[in-house]
Amino acid sequence: MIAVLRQFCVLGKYSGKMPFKLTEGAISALLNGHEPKDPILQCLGTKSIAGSGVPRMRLVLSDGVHSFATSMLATQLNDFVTDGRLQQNTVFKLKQYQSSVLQGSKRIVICLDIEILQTPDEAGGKIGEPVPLSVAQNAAGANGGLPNPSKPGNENVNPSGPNRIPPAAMYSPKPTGKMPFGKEQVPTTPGGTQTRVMPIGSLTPYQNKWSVKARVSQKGTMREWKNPRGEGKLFSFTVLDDSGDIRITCFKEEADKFYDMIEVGKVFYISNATLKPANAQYNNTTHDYEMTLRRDSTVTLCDKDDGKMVPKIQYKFVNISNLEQNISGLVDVIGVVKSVEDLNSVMIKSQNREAKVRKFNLVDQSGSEVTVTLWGLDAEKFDGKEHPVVAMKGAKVSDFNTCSLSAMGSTTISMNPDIPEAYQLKQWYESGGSTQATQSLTISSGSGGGTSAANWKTLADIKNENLGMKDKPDYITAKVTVLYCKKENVLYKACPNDQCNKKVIDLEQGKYRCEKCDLQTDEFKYRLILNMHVADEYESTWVTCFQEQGEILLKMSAQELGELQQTDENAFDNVLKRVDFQSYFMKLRVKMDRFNDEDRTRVTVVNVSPISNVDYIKKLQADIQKLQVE
DNA sequence: CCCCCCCC
Repeated sequence: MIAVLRQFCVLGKYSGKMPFKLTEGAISALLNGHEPKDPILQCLGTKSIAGSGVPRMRLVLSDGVHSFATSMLATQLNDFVTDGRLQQNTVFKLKQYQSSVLQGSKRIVICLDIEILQTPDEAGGKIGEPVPLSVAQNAAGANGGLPNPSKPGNENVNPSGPNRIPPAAMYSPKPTGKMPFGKEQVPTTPGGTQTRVMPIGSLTPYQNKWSVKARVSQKGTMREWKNPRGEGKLFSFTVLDDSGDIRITCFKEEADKFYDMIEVGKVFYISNATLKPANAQYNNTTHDYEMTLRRDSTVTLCDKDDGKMVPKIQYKFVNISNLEQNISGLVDVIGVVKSVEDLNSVMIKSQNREAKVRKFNLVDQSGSEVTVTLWGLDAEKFDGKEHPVVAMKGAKVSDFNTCSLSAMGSTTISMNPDIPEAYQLKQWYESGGSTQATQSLTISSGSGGGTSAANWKTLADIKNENLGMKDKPDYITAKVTVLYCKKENVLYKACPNDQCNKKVIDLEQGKYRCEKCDLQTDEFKYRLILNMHVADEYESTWVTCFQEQGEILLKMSAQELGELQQTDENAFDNVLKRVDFQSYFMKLRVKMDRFNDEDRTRVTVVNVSPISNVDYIKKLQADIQKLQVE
């Protein structure tokens, strides 16, 4: 371990000066279906290929002996070209790639992960006199991967000659690279159709006859949609093989047809589907495309699946410290569970149903911490007490409380996964990580902050911008002054059960009944509902404020206030008067609802905090800056 | 053709 570290340091220290030796023979090996590890190559040129969607970058690669012109950069690496890090004569390490054969002869190498080692200047220009190769060589390796001089019709190929394309006769229709699930080769799909089984990673919309053999790694629920363009139902799932994963969606009839059949863990042959560019915002598979099943698509269970070849889920982990750069996107994260909350229930107002919810805090070696929210079954079955390593594929980054994570239906959660990152984290955690101070990205409103991601609005904006008219509520932050806090019906008697806040029925003689819990009791707890008239410089409105925020405003617990109401009406009144004409930052939930057949906009206080001059000045400065730009 | 993921 120490030796490895030392070596690493030496490389790091001298990396700018040491000449990097290109991995001679790597190109030939690639063309012959081998997959050399971490070859060091030189880029001889880049070319942007315009397409319908994101541009694709084509690269010419060299190992100093051979060059190779059909290589592409995975689109997520396009920045390397656009910002100039990767250009003609740049030397780099090809850390991850996908090599596959198209139309039976042409090999294409997709560069998935690269590390820049030298700029063109540091490399001193083009290294060696590489000869172009485009197809596999006979007896490659026997002569160091050079074109075989004994092959008839090949006598004139000069290894150091000008740019010559080897004649097509040199192509050897030998092994064509990695098939899905290792060496097990399945040349045709069941039913006798002559369809090639292709590696998932090599699929593009430009091939018309293909089939994949893939294991289902994730399945979403059936979902209905309705929008101005139409309505219907759909479900999505993810499949993978050794070469990568891809998201598949079925709509309407296809959704019904395939829904029961698709099960996580099972292996299927899939063919005749449409490929279209994947939208990275909603899709974080490794694939550039995603699949839609059609009427003529076939999905056939592979009954010869022995269960041995289980391709690993492919992750693109983001350090917790970098999550804020991915707000509202999907990410893969891995970390150790530092703490976990109990299972909770929340009411989803828009759907009028209850959902199970659980939060936990995840830490990693970046020294950062983030709060993760799990829903439904994920929340119920989650066991985080023993500080497991948790890997999540496709978690949603939210700006709630500045930055937090939420598991979605399509998020795959793996406990203590069998991957190197997990062992490394476990070791780090056990050898000091557990006691290391961590910086949480999730700044809960209770602990002072929480306004940095605030959606600042004025009360006039509620009407002007039609806030609260959508399916989901709008959350805004406003600086408001309380004009009046209503004294009537401020308190109610609620079920004493921890999880229940329902109003109890007074049965007289000190007996109470909770309909929800089916409980008769002689106890109750006080709960607060404050109705307040608030105003800013533009507008005034009535807002409702429940228990926790009410206690903050009144600086008194609901229980104390309830007792005060019984013993000293005057003092009770004075407590409520405390808030009149006071100013606060309020986070407000704005949502239209229907009450007695009348639409009205309900405004609820979800968070209240004292005016922070620092935050307010920041907000004003941002406003001024906006004015200057416009 | 979806792209919602809830609570605060």
